[in-house]
Amino acid sequence: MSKNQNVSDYKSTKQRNKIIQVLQDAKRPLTAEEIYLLVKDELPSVVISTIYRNMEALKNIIVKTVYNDGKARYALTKEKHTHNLICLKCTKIIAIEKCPLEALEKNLSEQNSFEILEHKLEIYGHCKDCR
Amino acid sequence: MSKNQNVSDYKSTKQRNKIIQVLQDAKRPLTAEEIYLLVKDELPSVVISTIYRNMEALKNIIVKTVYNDGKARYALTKEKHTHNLICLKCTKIIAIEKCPLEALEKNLSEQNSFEILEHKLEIYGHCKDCR
DNA sequence: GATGCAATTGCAACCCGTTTGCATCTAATT
DNA sequence: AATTAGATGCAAACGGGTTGCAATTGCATC
Repeated sequence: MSKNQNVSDYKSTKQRNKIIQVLQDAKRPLTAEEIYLLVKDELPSVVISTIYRNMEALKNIIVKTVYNDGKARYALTKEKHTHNLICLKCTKIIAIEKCPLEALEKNLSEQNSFEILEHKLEIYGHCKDCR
Repeated sequence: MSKNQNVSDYKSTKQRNKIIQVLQDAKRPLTAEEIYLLVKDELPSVVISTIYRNMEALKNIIVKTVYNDGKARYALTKEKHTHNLICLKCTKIIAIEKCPLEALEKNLSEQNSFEILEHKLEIYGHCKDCR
């Protein structure tokens, strides 16, 4: 049994460790397939359902966001969460470090009697190179 | 041929007209299936692919947003766009009329040399009744 | 009103991201 | 080393959305 009830008794497997490493190295949220391909470089026998099952198993430390293309992106939860500028031409993704909503959440929450737990913001447009 | 190249030569069909009416009456963005069921009340022979094809045909006047449940929601483009507070317990959706990003877009755009065309913001949490 | 024709629809099959059942394997404890 | 619950690989299934095709319909022209 684990000493820490939050960590639970999940096992440490090569697949899981590599998945976490891939997400740590990622500069932007990744799709399941992107994670799969990166993990496969090192563990060729991995299958994509292992990725999906780990996204579920690790959900406490992962944020999932479904983009308008219908594919989910996964990223490790960080102290400072980020949002993305997504280029509609080249699909480049640029992270914005400062969350523009931070300052507004309190008001929004009070005005609507709504307890805000999380939010999803993506901004679409054209990047410098594609304008 | 049409007199107006923007309006294009789309035909006015009962299905299309009813779809638009359903969206006009809607108080929140609807899924394809919700639209389908509402249209079906009046036009029982309609099929769901007709809904999807019309979402594509009408894309100039419709905003599509994929939520984290993997389903797209559709709403008519209005002068003032809205965002939603989405309750994670009862799935109630509360519209916020004032877009909290309006004021911030200009800065964001300049700081990142990014031409902002649209954005997607959804806020998740617990509504008054579910807290 | 009849004709021509492209847009639209209904239907069924398909696509693709994601999930699941099951047998096997493996990490972690004894 | 034996035990066993959790994890993995594999293949099949699921579900939202898309597409090919033949039949229908809106609409411009006669």
